[in-house]
Amino acid sequence: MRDQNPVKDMQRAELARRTGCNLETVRYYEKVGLLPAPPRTAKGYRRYDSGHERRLRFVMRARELGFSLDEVRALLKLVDERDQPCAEASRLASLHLAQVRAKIGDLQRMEAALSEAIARCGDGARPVCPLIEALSREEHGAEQLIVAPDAPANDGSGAGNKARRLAYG
Amino acid sequence: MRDQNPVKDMQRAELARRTGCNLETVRYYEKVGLLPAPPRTAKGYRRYDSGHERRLRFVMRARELGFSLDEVRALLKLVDERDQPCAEASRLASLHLAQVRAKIGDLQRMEAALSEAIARCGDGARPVCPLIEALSREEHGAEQLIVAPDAPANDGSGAGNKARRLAYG
DNA sequence: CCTTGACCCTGTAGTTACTACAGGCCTTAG
DNA sequence: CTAAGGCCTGTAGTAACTACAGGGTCAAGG
Repeated sequence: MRDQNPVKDMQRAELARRTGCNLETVRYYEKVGLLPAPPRTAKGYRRYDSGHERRLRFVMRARELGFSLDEVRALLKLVDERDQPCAEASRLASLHLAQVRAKIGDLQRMEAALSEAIARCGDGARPVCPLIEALSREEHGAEQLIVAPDAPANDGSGAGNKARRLAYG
Repeated sequence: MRDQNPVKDMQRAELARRTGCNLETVRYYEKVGLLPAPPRTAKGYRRYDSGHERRLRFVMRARELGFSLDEVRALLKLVDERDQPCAEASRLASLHLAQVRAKIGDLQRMEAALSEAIARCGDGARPVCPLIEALSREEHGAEQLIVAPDAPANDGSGAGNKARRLAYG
């Protein structure tokens, strides 16, 4: 049951439907080189087969694991070149895992700061909102709560600091 | 020590330096309405004072907590309109907190799937890479591992599913 | 035969939150 | 007087899509 229903000559809509991928995204992935350009009919219609479907599913799964398109490209290259890709794949995934863990840490610091601030608001009947005050304070802002303990709050360079942004999505 | 060094008539570079904000970002925040347009000199140069600095710091702290610019705008409106903002601020923060927690959950599922896959690679000397195989499998892809247990993997609509994307940054 | 609707094609513009120029004016120190 | 540094504007670039507009193609029904 490798290919439970091997299909030749699908159109884009069917490929999208079968994979759950957005229709436009299929074309986008072709444009940016993640999907090979499929053959065309005489009138220029794309014709996909199950090879394309497999490729697209690979890309989608890697995306679901949070790999960037550049990282997915690197993984696909490993798939295609296929000489002992395991060490390199493991390295790429480990790098990515480190980024995922860093983001989790950042978000957990945000979570702690937010839930503390919300707790201080209580039932919301305060005349002066502690949440807004926390954001307004001059001396010790939210950054004291959420910046990683070993990272200096401000290196003075002004531009280009916060290489790892704390604000996601 | 509210305003440890109240300053009038700074230029953009000084405001940026004092707050750690990127120079261009200051102008950007003005353009999108997060900072009020400051008065100008005869030659059109912006002149900021400590009120602008306070405002900018507020925005920066809210961003560090992961609030979107729209959310920051809503918080600023509460600051400005100031009639019992506590309940509303608390509501906004709670909504945001829920999003943060959802992202943490997503990232933790990614983390689990990634570390499991990496572990299966071992020392990377496998001839067939389990990581790449996991991404290539037809039947049970990574989505089985990382999609929330109560969320259907594919609702069949094709477009517009995965309202909450699993891939961040 | 014609029409209707569902596809298909291309290219472009929108999204978020910035960041980085290019091209030109202004100010100040040497 | 000139060179270096500020400032101004507007635009274009980033990631990863998403959504049109404007037009062509194709199969089925009347």
